[in-house]
Amino acid sequence: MGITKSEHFSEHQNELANLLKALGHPARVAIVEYLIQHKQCICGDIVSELPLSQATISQHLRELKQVGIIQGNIEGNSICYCLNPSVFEQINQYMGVVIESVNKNKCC
Amino acid sequence: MGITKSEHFSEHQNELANLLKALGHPARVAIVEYLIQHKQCICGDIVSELPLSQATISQHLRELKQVGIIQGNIEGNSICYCLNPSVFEQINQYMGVVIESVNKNKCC
DNA sequence: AAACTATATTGCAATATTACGATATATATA
DNA sequence: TATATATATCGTAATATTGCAATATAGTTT
Repeated sequence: MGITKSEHFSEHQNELANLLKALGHPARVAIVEYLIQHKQCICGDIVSELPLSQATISQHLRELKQVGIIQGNIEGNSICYCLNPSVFEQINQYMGVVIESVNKNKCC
Repeated sequence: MGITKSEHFSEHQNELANLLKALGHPARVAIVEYLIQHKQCICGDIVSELPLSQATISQHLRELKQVGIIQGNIEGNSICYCLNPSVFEQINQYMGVVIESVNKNKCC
């Protein structure tokens, strides 16, 4: 197999899983952190900052874009990337609910 | 290839990515949510709640255990599972930092 | 227009993940 | 002890992911 049985799970479960999966690779975490560190949109030069080929980074950027984690605006002949905070807020909120409900029902 | 170049990234980046990757599958999200809904440790019966075979669920449970998301205690001839809130707190904290830093530096 | 720069896409090889049947293991119960 | 129940592991097939060289595309500059 190798195919995830998405149809058996709720839309919410699939969406959340896709979001977390997109962040579930060190190169993509590194891209997010690079965007944070630079405190602004980055036009170009992500490739030179990471130890991966241009093709590979382009692929990772596409995955991050697909789930809305980053946004890319064309700026001349380069592309300006920035983070979309609402996605992180969504994850944050979900984790908050988990934490709250676990703390309310300790048993192990 | 297919092999992630973990050695090129920081320990922190690899750890976070592993954690998020473990949650990046709808079946594993469903397992977490099932544990939340039941407001207590679940001894057995996870298999009958999910539309996947026993072998597949056992595999997913192992992945969740490996990164510390769940804990399993042997209880008679079944196993008692519960969530580990500290992992979720870790993710929550990370997301908080991202949100804060993005909101501080809007530019797109 | 030609050359240059930045990013995306294609094609492919290597490896990882997902899923499950079959089987193993371990405890509980008759 | 034999049988039942619960979970783990093995083996395997199908599919996905990762990574990169080569190439394509699009804008910029000379």
